[in-house]
Amino acid sequence: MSTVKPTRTGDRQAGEGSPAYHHGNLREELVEQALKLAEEGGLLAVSVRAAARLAGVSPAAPFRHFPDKMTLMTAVAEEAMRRFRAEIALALAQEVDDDPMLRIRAIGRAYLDWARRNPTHFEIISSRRSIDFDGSPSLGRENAEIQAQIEALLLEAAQRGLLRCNDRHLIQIAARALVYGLARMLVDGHFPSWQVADADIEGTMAKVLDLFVDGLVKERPRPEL
Amino acid sequence: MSTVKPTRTGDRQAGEGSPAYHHGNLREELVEQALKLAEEGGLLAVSVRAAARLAGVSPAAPFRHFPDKMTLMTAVAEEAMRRFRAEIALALAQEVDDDPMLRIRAIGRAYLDWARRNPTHFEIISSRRSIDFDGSPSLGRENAEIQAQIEALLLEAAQRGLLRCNDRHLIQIAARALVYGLARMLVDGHFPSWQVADADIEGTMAKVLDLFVDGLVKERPRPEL
DNA sequence: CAATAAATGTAATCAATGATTACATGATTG
DNA sequence: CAATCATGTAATCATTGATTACATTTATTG
Repeated sequence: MSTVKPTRTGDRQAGEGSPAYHHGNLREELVEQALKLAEEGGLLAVSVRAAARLAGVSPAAPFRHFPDKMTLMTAVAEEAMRRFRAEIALALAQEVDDDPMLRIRAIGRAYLDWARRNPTHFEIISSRRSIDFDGSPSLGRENAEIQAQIEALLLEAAQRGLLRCNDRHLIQIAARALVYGLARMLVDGHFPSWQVADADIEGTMAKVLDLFVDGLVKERPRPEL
Repeated sequence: MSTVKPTRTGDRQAGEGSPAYHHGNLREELVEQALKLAEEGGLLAVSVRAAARLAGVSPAAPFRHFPDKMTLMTAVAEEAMRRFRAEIALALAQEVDDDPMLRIRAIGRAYLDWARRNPTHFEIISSRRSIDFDGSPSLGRENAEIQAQIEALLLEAAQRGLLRCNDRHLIQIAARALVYGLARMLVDGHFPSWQVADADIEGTMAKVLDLFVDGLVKERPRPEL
């Protein structure tokens, strides 16, 4: 409509000022704009057409790169998961203590922190009915890598005789259920019912995580707090 | 809710064969049909128009009873929550043991069982961004009643010296986070990533719940298992 | 009991969205 | 250069939430 149609495709340098008939990088930009829409307006604000609008292309253009909306959302989830995973890896790398349970706690904190700061992105990677999780090698791999790290830490904890329960797989599911539940309670808006003010959510989550981890270890009470 | 107040529009007995201009009970039937749509086709299958179709009225008719879709979904959530709460109350009434932690475990099992058997209904009462939770006294009341029951049980457990941690409110949030996380993992389709077959989900959830409750109590290991 | 008001339903219509099809344009390459 | 493929547009469709004007049934009341 309003926009001129400069018939030059190239020159899409960093400036990205001049739209051309061929966008040059539409696929990635659609994912980026969808992430922005999610961040700013929640899941309901994410539509194929809105992403196309932001990218400056026609409503039909996205379907050249994604057969349907679910495939686009899967690509969005892949990028979100990449960031999620990177932040967890960073937190683990920054945890100096080598106590495996403390390292697991550090993962949990990073998990919760990311979810709190990126609620809609967390929602996107979590609702595996709205994305093709099984069809995405990247999603499966990154998810498995997080699980593998916790698994290794639990094995080490068991070898050090820290664990009260022998079924490590069960512990792992319980741990995931706890942090997932906390993150979901946040995303789904449950904390107001629990008299937890917004400012206290971070601290409450941390304390709940500590309570849970304490329940896993054998005897030694945690030194601090 | 069984009793229909027959406003005598048109002989809508059990046969319900003769549609009349005035339905007579449209509000409740819309809620019922929406619940059925959710049960059979998931959240995506629930639309105002589909409910109207099933009720045999025009697409605009529902808007005489609900100002918008969210209000309808809130009414749906109220009915689902009523059933959810009733089942939890029943399970608690049927738990003979008076050990407060076992009674809490019974609530958790009923919670998980209902969510497993009614995943979309659970999703509806859980996603408080898609319903007007704060605007519904019924939703708030029933939710608060469940919390109050657990609170009382935790108080009793504390008085009996069963609890390892003094902060009961924190324990309560942790407990809710755990069962909510498990239920959400189920609803959101996470269990396949955990090598938990569908048939094992019920047992896995029960074991995770036990693991968590065991982590809360002071010393006494559970007798069974 | 009839007139009138209120409640409740319908028809028509609108805007937004996901999706498809036919066509246009630009890029790639033999 | 010309053929071919990738990538964009325009036009269109069905579905959905929502609104408005109108119709019909029920309730109220003089």
